[in-house]
Amino acid sequence: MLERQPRRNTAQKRMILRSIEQLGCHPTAVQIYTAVREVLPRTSLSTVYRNLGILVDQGKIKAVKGAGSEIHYDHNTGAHNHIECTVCGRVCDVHVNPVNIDTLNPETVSNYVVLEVRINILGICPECAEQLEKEKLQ
Amino acid sequence: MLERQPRRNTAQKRMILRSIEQLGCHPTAVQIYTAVREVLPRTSLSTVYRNLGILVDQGKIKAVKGAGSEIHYDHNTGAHNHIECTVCGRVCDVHVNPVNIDTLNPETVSNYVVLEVRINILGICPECAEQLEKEKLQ
DNA sequence: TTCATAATAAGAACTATTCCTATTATAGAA
DNA sequence: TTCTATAATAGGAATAGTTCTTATTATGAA
Repeated sequence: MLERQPRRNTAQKRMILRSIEQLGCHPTAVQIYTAVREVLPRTSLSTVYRNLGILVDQGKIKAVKGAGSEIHYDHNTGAHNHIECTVCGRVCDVHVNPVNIDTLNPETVSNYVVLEVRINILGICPECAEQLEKEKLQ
Repeated sequence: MLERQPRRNTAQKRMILRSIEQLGCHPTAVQIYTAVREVLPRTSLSTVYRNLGILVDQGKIKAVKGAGSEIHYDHNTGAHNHIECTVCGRVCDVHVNPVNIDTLNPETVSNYVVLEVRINILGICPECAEQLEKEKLQ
């Protein structure tokens, strides 16, 4: 959490952050790795993972877990919610009314100290819904 | 999803389901494995995983993903929400008002076909909060 | 320009889960 | 009850995603 080490500004770190911003819809480590390697072809997957960890620690990106086993990375660090396509697995931002933590009754939340309320919507994205419709007609 | 094969009623399968019910707070596969082995000491982890998959397919239990990397298993198959302790990792049921899918505006959910809305609360359970308080005083 | 060391590439190690296969034991038939 | 086909098992190998290790490279302060 606390930041003390000097951090060098490397080409890989810059490209990793830029890729997350440009890819949109919360890419996975491998998707970021693939994008970064188009510009810096010798970049290793471990460098991607290490920098993703640093960027999360610095609060510059957020790690998002979906229904699948991969971690997705999000450059929007504000409070917001996610929608995930159960067919293609993509994770995107979605704007439903957030739950205000202060309105939660301590007893209904089992006397926990509430830190965060996450709303995750599962559904089928328009592209996958269209594709499924086509397949059904055949 | 659809069930056609005959299913044998084995001691392992019965103990796995009973362990999930008795352990409470959504145990992981290894926690279930440990509990089952106290009664059936030769049970293997692959048997636990295979039966968990069958029980999920049959709709008898639900798989729940938390902030950690392990999958948790829940014998409450109705619609409800979860609260997770960020210190000890335990996942439990919690009763906050569920979001009614029909009230979601198609545009706000990016024109997805919405299947499910999951609310996950992250916090610190009373036991861990107390422990942290003790450590602070030392 | 030099130099200490942060960051890197490459791949080994790790963790949770799934898959494979010879063996065991369930449940329907005799 | 005994027999038998095969579903389910134990044990361990394989896999996927992530983290760790180490020799090498390159950043940035002096």
